[in-house]
Amino acid sequence: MSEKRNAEAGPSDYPAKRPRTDEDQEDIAIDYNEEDAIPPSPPETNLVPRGATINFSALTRKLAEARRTKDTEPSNLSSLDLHRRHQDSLVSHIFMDQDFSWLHLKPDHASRPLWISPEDGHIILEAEPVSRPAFIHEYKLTSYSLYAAVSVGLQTEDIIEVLNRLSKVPVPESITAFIRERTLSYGKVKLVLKHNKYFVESSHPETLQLLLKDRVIREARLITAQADNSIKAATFTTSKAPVKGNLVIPGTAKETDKKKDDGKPAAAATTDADLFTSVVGVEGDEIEEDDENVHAFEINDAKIDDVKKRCNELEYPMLEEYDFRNDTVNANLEIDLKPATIIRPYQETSLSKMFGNGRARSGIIVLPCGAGKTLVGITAACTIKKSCLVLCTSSVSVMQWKQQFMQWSNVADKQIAVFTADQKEKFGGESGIVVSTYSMVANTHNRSHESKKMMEFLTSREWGFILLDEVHVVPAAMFRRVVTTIKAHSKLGLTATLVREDDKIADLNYMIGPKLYEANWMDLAAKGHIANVQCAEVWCPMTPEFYRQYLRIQNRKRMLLYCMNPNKFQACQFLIKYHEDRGDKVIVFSDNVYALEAYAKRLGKLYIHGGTGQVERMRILSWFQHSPQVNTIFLSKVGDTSIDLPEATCLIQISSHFGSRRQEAQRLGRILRAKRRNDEGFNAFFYSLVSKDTQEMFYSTKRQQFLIDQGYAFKVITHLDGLDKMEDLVYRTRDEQIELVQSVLLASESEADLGSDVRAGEGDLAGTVTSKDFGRVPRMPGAQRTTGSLTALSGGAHMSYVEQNKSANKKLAREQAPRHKLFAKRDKDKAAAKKAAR
DNA sequence: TAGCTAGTAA
DNA sequence: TCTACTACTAGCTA
Repeated sequence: MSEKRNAEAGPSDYPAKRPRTDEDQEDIAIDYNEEDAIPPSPPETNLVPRGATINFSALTRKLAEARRTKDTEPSNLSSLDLHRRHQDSLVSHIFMDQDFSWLHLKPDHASRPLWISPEDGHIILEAEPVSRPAFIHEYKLTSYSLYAAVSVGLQTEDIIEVLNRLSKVPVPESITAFIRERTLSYGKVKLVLKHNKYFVESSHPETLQLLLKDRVIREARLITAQADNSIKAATFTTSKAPVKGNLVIPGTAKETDKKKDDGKPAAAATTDADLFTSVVGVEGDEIEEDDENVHAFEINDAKIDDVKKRCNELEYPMLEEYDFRNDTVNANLEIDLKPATIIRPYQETSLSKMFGNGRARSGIIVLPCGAGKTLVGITAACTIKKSCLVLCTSSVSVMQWKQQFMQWSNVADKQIAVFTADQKEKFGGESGIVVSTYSMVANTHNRSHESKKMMEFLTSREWGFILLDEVHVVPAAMFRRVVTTIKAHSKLGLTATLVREDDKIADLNYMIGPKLYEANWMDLAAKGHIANVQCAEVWCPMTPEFYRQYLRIQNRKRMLLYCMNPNKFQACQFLIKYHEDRGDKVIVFSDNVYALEAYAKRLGKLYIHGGTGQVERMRILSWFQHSPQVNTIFLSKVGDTSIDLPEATCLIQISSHFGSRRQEAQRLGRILRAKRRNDEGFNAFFYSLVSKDTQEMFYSTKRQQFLIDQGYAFKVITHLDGLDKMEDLVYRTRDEQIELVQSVLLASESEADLGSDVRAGEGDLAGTVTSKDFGRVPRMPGAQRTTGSLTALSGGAHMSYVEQNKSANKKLAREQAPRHKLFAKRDKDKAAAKKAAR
C-alpha cells in the first residue's frame, strides 16, 4: 500500500561516512579515544527503546533540545551523545523540522503502531524488532502507492479506515483529502486491446472527454472512418464480463476447495499483505462491476507510451486488465502445471494479487533471487493459457526459462520456441510460447533477414501475456519500446531489485503497471525459503605506502590502489581460508578485472571474467560445484547476471566500485539459494571488504541501502582475529607491500595507455591460473582443507565486532566536498518524491 | 571465429 | 546537470 523504506537509522550510518560540517569533525576528534570503550554490539537507534511507543511530543521536544545544546556546547559530548545527536538529525529529517506536538495522541495510542505526518504523508511504523536493524520503519503515501493499492482492489474508504484504526493520532484531514483526491480517479480508465487495436476505455464518458482535452491524448486518438468528432460517434459499447467466478490458480494447495474460501487469506501465507487485507477484509468483496456499458476510443499504438505517461500525469493512471477467460478471439494454449508442482504460499499470494478479480492485472512482482520468480511467471502463464512471450536479458537465461517451462509445466515441446541470434524458432499451431531477449526484440537496425521475419511473426499477433524478466531493465531507452511493439493483453514484470540509480524506475508504473506484490526478504528467510545471511563490512586500513599514493594520485587510478590494498588482500585470504575450512563454497566478487586477476593469481584460485570463454566457464563452474578441491572462485561482474551459480554459501566482495544497490542485492542473491542447511541454524555469509578512509566507504554505504531496506543488518568488522597468526599470509613484509604498490602504479599507468583493452594479455599472463593449467598440472591449488564442523561454528565467533570506528582521517574528510554527490542524489530523490506527493 | 557496433549499468 | 568511464552483453557480418 505504501512504498517502504527504512528510517535512515541503523548500523549503516556511521558518522565517519556521512558528510560532516567542520564542527562535527571537531567532535569526532575529541571523541576519538572514547570510541574503543563502546561495547561490541551493533548500534541501535535511540529513538525508541525496544517495545516502547513513540512519544510524539517528547520526541519533538527532544529535538528542539538537541538543537539548542548543539548551539551552546558543541564540543563537550560523549560518544553516546554524539550518536544520539546523529539519530536526532535523522529524526529531524523525518519530521522535516516540523513540530507536531500539537497533535493529540489517541487514549489507546500505545496499542496503535502508526503515526502519519499531516504535512507530507510520511508514515512511521513502529514495528516489532524481529531482526531488523531499526525499530522504526518509514513509509510514504504517494500517488504510486495509492495507485498500487487501488489496483489490487482496495478502496478509498478502506485505506482511510485502516490508517485510522492503526494510527496513534487521528488521521490528519490533509491526508484523508489527499487519499480521496488521488484514489478517486484511479481505476476509472483502462487500456484495452481488442482485435490488435488499443482502446482507452471507461464507464464514465465524462472521464474520456476530460482526457481528450489533453493535447497528447487527443493527437494519439485514431478516429474511425465514419466518425465525426464527437466522442459519441467513436464510442462503442460493450457489456462487461461477469465478475470473478471460480478462477483457480494452478499449483495452489487449495486448488480443490477454493470456492468458498476465496475471501479468507490462507493461514499459511500470513505476509504483511495478508495482514493488511485481513484487517480490511476486502479481498472477498471485490469492486462491484457495474453492468453499464463502457465507452472507449481507439488510440494509435505507436503513441501508447505517451498516452499512458500522460494519463499518469493527469492522475488517471490506466489500468490494464485482461479478461482472458472470456477471450474467444485468441486461441487457447494447452498448458498446465505438472500435477506434482506445488507453489509456495508467498508465490500464491503474489499471484492472487495479479488474478484477484478473475482477470489478469498487469503489474510487477518483486521476489528475491532464489525465491522462485520463474515459477511465479510460469504459473501465471498456466493460468492465462494464451500465447505468451517471455523476455530476458541474456541468452543464457533464455535457455533457462525454456528449461524451466519444460520442467514445471506440461507444455508440448513444439509449443515452446526460442528466439535468439542462434536459434529462430516458431511454435506450431495457433498458440504457443516464445522465449527471447530484450535486445532481440528491441533491436531496430541491422536486422538479419531471418530476424526480420521472426519479428513480423511476433508483432503481427496478439499475445495474451508478456513476461518481463528482470523488469528493472525495461525503462532503458531502447528496451522500453518492447512494451509497445509487442501487443499483449497483460504484462507481468519480475525482478528481485526494483531499483535503478537513475530516476527511470517510476516509469514502470505506467509502462507495466503497479507493483502488485513485494516479498519481504527477512520473512522469507525466517520461513526458510531463502538463506539466512550474515552481512558484514570488513574495514581494512590502508597501508602507509598505499595511502600515501592514494592521497597523491588523481581520481580514477585511486580505485586500483584501494582494491589492491595489502590489508584487504590479507583479509580476503584469511576469510577464504576460514570459510573453506568450515566447508563453505566461497565466491569472491571483484568489479575490477585487474584486481580480480591479481587476487586470483596470488591466492591460487580460479577466476571467470567477461573474457573467459563459454567452455572455460562451464569447466570452472562444474569444478566449483562438484570438486571438493575447488572451493573458491573469483568472479568479475559476469557473475552478477548471466551465470547460473551453484550453491555458494559465502560471498566476499573485494571491489565494488560505485554505489549500485542493485548489484549489491543481486550478489547477495547468489547465496540465498543456499538454504539447505537452514534448519540447523545455518547462515550464509556476505562480506564486503572496504579500504578504510577511502572513497569506497561512501559507495559502500550507498550500496547497502537496498539490503538495509530489506532488513539486513551490516556488522562492521575492524579486526579479524587470528589473521596475524595465519601461515602463508600474503604481503606480510613491508618490502612485498612496496613491491605491490609499485606494480599497481605501473599497471595503472599502462592501463591508462592501453585503454580498456585488458584482454590483450589474457591467456599469456605469467602465472595466470585458469583451468588450462589444471589440465596439465593435476595439483589443485589451495587444496589443503580440513572439514570443519558446521554446527559448532556460528561464524562470528572468531571475529570481534566493533560498533563504530570514527578514526576518520581528517585530511581526507576535508578533501571531500561537504555534501557528497551521493547525498545530492538522495536530496534530489527526496525532492522528487515530495513533488510527486503534491 | 574474430571483429564490429550498439546497448546497459553506474 | 551532464558526462565520463569500464565491463559486459547481444547481434550481425565476413
